[in-house]
Amino acid sequence: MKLHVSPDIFPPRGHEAKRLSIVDSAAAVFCREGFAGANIDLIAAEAGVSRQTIYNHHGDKEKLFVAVVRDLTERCNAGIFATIATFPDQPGDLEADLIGFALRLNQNCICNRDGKFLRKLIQTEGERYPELFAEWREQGPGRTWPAIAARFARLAYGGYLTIEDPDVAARQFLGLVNAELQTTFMLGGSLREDEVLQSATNGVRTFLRAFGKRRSAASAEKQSALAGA
Amino acid sequence: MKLHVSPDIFPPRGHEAKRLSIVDSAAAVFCREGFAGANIDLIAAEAGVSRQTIYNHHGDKEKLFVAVVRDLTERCNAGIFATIATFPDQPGDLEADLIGFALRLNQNCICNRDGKFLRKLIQTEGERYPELFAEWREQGPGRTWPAIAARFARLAYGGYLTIEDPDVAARQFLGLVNAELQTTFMLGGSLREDEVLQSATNGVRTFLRAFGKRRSAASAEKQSALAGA
DNA sequence: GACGATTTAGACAAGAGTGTCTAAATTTGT
DNA sequence: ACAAATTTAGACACTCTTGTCTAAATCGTC
Repeated sequence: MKLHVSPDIFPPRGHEAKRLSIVDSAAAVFCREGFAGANIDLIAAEAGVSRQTIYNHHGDKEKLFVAVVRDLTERCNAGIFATIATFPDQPGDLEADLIGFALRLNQNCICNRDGKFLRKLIQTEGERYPELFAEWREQGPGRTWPAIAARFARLAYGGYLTIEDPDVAARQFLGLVNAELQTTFMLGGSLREDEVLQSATNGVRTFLRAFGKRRSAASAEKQSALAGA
Repeated sequence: MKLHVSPDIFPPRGHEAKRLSIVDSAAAVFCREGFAGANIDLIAAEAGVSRQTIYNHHGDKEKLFVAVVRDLTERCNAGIFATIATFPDQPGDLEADLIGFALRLNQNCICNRDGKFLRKLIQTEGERYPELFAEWREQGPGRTWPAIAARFARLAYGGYLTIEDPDVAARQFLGLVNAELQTTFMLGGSLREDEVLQSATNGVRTFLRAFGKRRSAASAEKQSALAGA
């Protein structure tokens, strides 16, 4: 296999910059090729670093892989919690606000580079490292789902929604909002922004039909006026 | 790596039986280890067959992989269409019938061995074989989604549902019905039957809150009586 | 500019996996 | 039971990869 690769601009400067570059490139290669197929030489080339440097930093392939997953989990979680902080607790236009939230969640946490990589690594190598991914499960869905559920409970308590089980509602919200992206997710492709918007819009509309308070005549009119989008 | 494996009972008898056994074992190993990590010797051992027989049948590793995916796609599609044929076109109890349908879909097509394997192969190796998986996309979601959408359109036309866009409704139905299984899906784990039932039940209830006709007092009563499940 | 730490290129041994080949054993059809 | 086809075990050449080692080059800092 030839290794003519264009590294990120030019060799990264500084110890920490190299560490970063290595983990980044390793994430990409582990995703593309799987753990077994990932080639340290290729990672080194893509990182713009010599192979020995990788061994200096991380010891061996397995430790490098663990570092990659830990890194991705951390960054993704940070992104998700930052986005949850923007949840519309006192919505003006509930539909528009929820669509905005769903959009931010998708664009910043699920469809971005880190999100795609983490998802793929979990899918492909999850069974090989049970403890590592149990950790992800606790730190990821185990913390983010309840956080989102709590926000929906608050909306229900505030009279904006009619919800029996906030945990179920939260999971269904996520399911609806991504309903039209599943196939693309599976193939790891990139999503156009308008596809994400479309799926979020359709998902939120259905969510509100199920859990929203009965609409007034005025908002029903507005709803159907917008329906052609 | 040691290869003391218990093959399926004892060496399979007959030419066709061997072919079957090879493809089956190959599917399992490709899923567990990824394409690069899959070991022909291991596949041979699990299939209860010598390595040379695999080369006699399939030529090389790549052709074997393609044969595996084609086989899985075909079997899964058959299962899905068989299940779609059981869609409740003239429902007695709409909620119960849709839950039953969702359950059959999940148990027979999505959570079964073939479904899990095919999903994982698409996720892990989809980008390596664009044409192969484009074919899957056309034959799979490209045919099954419209088929399901058509059934929902029929329900709407029959006055059982209020749906604007049957395609959207179909995708959302699938999203809702699997909303609670996503994490387990990602880690490739097996699902207990009651988890699948719970997710299907919750999903169908929400689906009907969004798209069902306004409930009569009687059915509203029944609904809330069942809500404690 | 000089010093210590880090990085680099390249060679290297060891191991693993693919795909081929052979001759012997086994199965299948008749 | 015989002949043809298939399967088997094992050896084999070849390639690729990991991880180590070395000596030279480069970097950061004073």
